[in-house]
Amino acid sequence: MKVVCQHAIVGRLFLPCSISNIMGLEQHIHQTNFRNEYQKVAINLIYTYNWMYERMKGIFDKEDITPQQFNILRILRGAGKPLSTLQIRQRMLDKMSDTSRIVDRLVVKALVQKNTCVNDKRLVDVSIMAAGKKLLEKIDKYNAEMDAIFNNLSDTEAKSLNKLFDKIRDGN
Amino acid sequence: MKVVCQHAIVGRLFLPCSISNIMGLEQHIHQTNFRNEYQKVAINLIYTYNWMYERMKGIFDKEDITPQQFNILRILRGAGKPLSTLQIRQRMLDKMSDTSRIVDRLVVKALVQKNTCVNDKRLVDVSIMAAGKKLLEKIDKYNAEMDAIFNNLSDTEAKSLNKLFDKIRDGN
DNA sequence: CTATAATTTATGTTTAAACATTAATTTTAC
DNA sequence: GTAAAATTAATGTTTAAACATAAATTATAG
Repeated sequence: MKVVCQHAIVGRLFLPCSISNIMGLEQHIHQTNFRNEYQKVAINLIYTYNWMYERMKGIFDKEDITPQQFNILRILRGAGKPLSTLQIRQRMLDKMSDTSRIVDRLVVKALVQKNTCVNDKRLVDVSIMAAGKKLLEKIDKYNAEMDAIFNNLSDTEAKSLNKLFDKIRDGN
Repeated sequence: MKVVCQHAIVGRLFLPCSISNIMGLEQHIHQTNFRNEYQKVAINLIYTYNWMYERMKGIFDKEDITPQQFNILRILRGAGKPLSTLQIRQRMLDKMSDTSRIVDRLVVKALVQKNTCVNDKRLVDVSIMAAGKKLLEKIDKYNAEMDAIFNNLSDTEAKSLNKLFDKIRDGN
């Protein structure tokens, strides 16, 4: 579940993000009936996303890290070598994310290092430091807790859900 | 689909909203295999949420309004009477959203009005103005476009999806 | 080789989330 | 009735999204 970490809460997205400034589904149900089943999917998607995000964030808060900062750390560990700001951003898949500034916050926390690339002085090699690796290992221990967020679903139900998710975005 | 509007993008929610600083599912699939089906649900939830959010935001951008600002306008129209900042926030269901400041931005745009409540001077009556109602009517016309985001699903599939969403959060 | 284009990072701005704190007002407990 | 508690809105701070622009460097075209 570490993946959830790669959020943007939410800002945006709705954001989220807030990731979470969304009306509760119950409240919606209470309030009005839905225009159709698709509108309900939209609301349920927002609401469930925020519901999950809150739980994920609770886990990250324990280690004093934001989901975005975690995501960058995870990408750097996964790469196994220094990455440029652009490479990090591409792996985050957010077109215009504030990678520079998030990396700078990780530098302040001494979790990553920045060095100008010798072959191309435009680039900055960002590498994870020992403290960053240690933090990630600590967070790895919450994997079971993160998976448990979806414990209400059976494995079969989770599979069905994943198929439906894929179908929504199919061909887009 | 107007409901989607009530997001937080994002913020960031994840977010944001983003809400959209999340790795793409394809990229994840390409990169590693999942720990289990639950981890895949988490990633799919984030990814699909951001996918939808981008499309919704495209619609709101046409009318130069943010999802959060739209959400407050919608709540005020739905109430049919002035609401206090707290009442608005409760209907947004986000515990600590920045309702004051979002309302102030709507005041600057002359879409809503603020008046100190006569019965309780602590309260502020926020009411939607004519320009705000006109804007909402304009946005109502995008409902079909918003529903079309989920056109890849049949009605039956949308119903299954909604049941699974509800089950995830069941008893929590 | 030099001028132009492209690339990359850094920085600026607005909006907002998520926290905390303060100030004004009202409620309550004595 | 007054002091303490509670409520509400406003404001402050950090983080980040989503845009834009600038500055440094490299690549390309002539």
